[in-house]
Amino acid sequence: MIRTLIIEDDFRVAEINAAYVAKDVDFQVIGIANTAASGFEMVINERPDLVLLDLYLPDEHGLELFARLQQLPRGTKPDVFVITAARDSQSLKDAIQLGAASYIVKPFNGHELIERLRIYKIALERLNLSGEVSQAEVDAAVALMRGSKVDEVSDTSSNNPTTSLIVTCLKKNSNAMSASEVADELRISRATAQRYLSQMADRKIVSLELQYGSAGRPINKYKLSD
Amino acid sequence: MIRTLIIEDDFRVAEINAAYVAKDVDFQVIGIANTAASGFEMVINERPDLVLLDLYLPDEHGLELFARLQQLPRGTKPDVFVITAARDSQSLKDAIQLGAASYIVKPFNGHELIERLRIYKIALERLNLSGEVSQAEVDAAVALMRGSKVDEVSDTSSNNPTTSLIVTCLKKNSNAMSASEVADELRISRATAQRYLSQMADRKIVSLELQYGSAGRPINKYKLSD
DNA sequence: CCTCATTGAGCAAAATGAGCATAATTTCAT
DNA sequence: ATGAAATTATGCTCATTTTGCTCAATGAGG
Repeated sequence: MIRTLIIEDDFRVAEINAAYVAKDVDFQVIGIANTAASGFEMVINERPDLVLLDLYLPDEHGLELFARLQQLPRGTKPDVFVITAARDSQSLKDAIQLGAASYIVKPFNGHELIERLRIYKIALERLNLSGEVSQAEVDAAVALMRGSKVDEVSDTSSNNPTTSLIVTCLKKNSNAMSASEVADELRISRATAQRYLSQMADRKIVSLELQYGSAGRPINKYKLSD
Repeated sequence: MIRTLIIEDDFRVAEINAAYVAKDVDFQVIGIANTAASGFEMVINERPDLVLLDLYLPDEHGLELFARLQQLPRGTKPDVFVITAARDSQSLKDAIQLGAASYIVKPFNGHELIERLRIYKIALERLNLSGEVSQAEVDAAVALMRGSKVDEVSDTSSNNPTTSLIVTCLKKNSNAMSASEVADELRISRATAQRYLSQMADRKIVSLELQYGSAGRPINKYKLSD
């Protein structure tokens, strides 16, 4: 059970994030703090494994709080997801250098948070390997820990039947196919085909190329990745 | 110039690493320390941008030194590559949590070090973007900063796929290209190529030079900025 | 009956190409 | 030397077409 503290001054946002976190049964929201001071105190008292940290806090900048958290000893120090509207490169640099496990830019899709939590969980599992690991395993674990999407993670989640249907459809056609074409072939709606193909492209199951040539948006064409 | 300090107790290994670092003209080795104490002191005095840190040091464990480095203020604190024979997952976890920019397992191929330095350099350049960045750009920068291979992430430097295509096209051609030439090469319209190239010139992604020599408006020629 | 996952409808937004007005140069006539 | 004409590129608008997304409907399962 990954005990998670949310540090966010906007209570409604905090509750929404808490609801998303709770969707994964391996995570437990142990509290919400709306200031840096109360957040720090809860870290000391409750010993969360993970903190979702907003950068704009009323009493102290989130990165300063993060720096203080990083000074805690190993067993007390949580991992930190930075969740913020700040998109300037200095904030990003500082968060990376401080060791943020993830940097999520507001506004974001709740399912994206769920996905990053899932990847983080898998990274922890990978890091709990017994015995010595190769450089390749190290790199894979590091990439996971930092929220990168890698092929190994995405492969384990394609048991959804519609995804399987689409994969089969793409296998049958050597040419790249558009969402409309996949929809026609499978007798599903264009919206559904588009939704799944976009997700599959994000997870590197398929590759995306654009077909230009007429007015209007270019056509997304999808092909199974090698 | 990225000023680099090597903290390594085995002098021969330190010299070999220094030689590899020096192969990249953008890196300068400013010193070699063989203990944690002298390493810490050189960080304070010389203000390196980057430290290559061995974990087995005679006077203090490398991760403890790393934790002390992470307590330094932003301007003084270097980025840290961990280079070590330690392959146990606890060391890896701790290094990741402390914010290691890279974790390299001994023994390693010198060219691998060069490659990681190159990726790190590109990540720094990416992080020096002006203006606000999208989540995709954030993720790409974070992934680079953490040592992921460039080909996985570098092509997603902009969240607009047409911009990426144009960048790739300009990379392939050492000569400056006009909008018509880019359009022909990519099978997109001249208007679209012109639109994007103008925007990219405004954002300093490309530089603009005019080609004179015939009646009519001069031809805008675009080249990737350095 | 309630919750959740999945789906399709349909709309707003995004992105493109056609094509025209304008800009900017070279050429030519005076 | 100067102004007009010819030439050719750019900038921009608008119609078109696709994507991304929200919301309601539906069915499965508890």
